[in-house]
Amino acid sequence: MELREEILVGTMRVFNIKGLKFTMDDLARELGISKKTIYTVFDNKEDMFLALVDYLFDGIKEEEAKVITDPNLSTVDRIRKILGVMPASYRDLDLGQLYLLKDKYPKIYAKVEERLESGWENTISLIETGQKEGVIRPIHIPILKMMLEASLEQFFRRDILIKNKITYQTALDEVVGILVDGILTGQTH
Amino acid sequence: MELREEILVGTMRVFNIKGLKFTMDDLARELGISKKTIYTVFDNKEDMFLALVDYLFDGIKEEEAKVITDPNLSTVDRIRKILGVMPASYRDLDLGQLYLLKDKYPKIYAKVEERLESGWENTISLIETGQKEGVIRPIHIPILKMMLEASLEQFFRRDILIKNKITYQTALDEVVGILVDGILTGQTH
DNA sequence: AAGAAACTAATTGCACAAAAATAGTTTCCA
DNA sequence: TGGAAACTATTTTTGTGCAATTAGTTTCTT
Repeated sequence: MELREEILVGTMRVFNIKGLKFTMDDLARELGISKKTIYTVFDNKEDMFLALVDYLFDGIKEEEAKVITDPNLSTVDRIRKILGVMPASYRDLDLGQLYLLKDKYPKIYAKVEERLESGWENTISLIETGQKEGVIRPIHIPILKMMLEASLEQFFRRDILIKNKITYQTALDEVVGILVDGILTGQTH
Repeated sequence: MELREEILVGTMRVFNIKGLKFTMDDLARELGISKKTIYTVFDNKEDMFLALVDYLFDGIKEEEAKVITDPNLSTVDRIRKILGVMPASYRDLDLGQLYLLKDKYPKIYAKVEERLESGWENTISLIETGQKEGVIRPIHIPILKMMLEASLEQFFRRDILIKNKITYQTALDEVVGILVDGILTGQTH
């Protein structure tokens, strides 16, 4: 793995441990390299953060592309899978936490918002396809979107999963399952 | 309406206008009575708040009882209706806002938490009945609970409804619709 | 009995300064 | 070339005194 990517992955780790208040010294220590080396790759902390956001979302887009182009899947299967792609990446980095950067790093916040928003384009067009095919009910897509996003947030904010001894993957599958079955028309059963 | 109830209802109004930082002077002005009169009914602000929480949740319990005892409803119909009862009361008072009282009024916060938690007893036992009847899938109930609660929070936190020109009732119906259909077994279709 | 208004003790918000932490640079060394 | 550590300018945090606000009480009035 190239240095640039190692730094980004290390940033995720240190972000998940220390929260958004990690220092560049923390990161250097975590990576076992000196700050000097970090600054040979990135001009400053903000640029590094921005690169991290792109890195994360590019990974998501890649996974989505796989789902969309897989010829063996029906539209409903595609929706079921694609609804799990972005949430799965939450395991690497709690994107919701990035919202807390609003004040200190408005640029990063804006980028996260923009990419979270545009990240739904593929999903939305899949759902619209499903609606045209008649397999998906005519629901308000923003509400569905909100339900998924809100549920994910809760996984991290509260300790529901721990309390109920449910793994993240199980919970995610169940949420997606409920949502997908909830938007199907009867005819597929 | 008796004085006690008038004060509680007035507190809701003033709470919704001024937020949780309303003063007792605000409340007295809103009610058109003097603080003295308020203090003849309640010993202090905290007690009044606690009484308000009980008042609200007792109202919810009452509505729930109607749904549960209605002999004309199937279990699924009951679930569909009961899932709308608590959310409907959010229109009177944003219970989510009460969470912000955590620091200043920990007692009230604890009471809200406790009643929000125990407020699910009826719903949970209905869902369990549905599962025994075989009309509801064997899902993790805490996850369903979390999905509904998280969605409601979002209605207030973000301006999704306004942006998409959806009324609260429409959105609520849609959320409940998706959740209920999402937990049904196939056999009811 | 209840409202209006004044009153007080306590709490809160705020300005501002001192102290601590940190981003980014530089020096030295292997 | 890159790590360790020292360094500095800036930012963030913390503490404090002062002014404003407010919960709860009291007094006076109708």
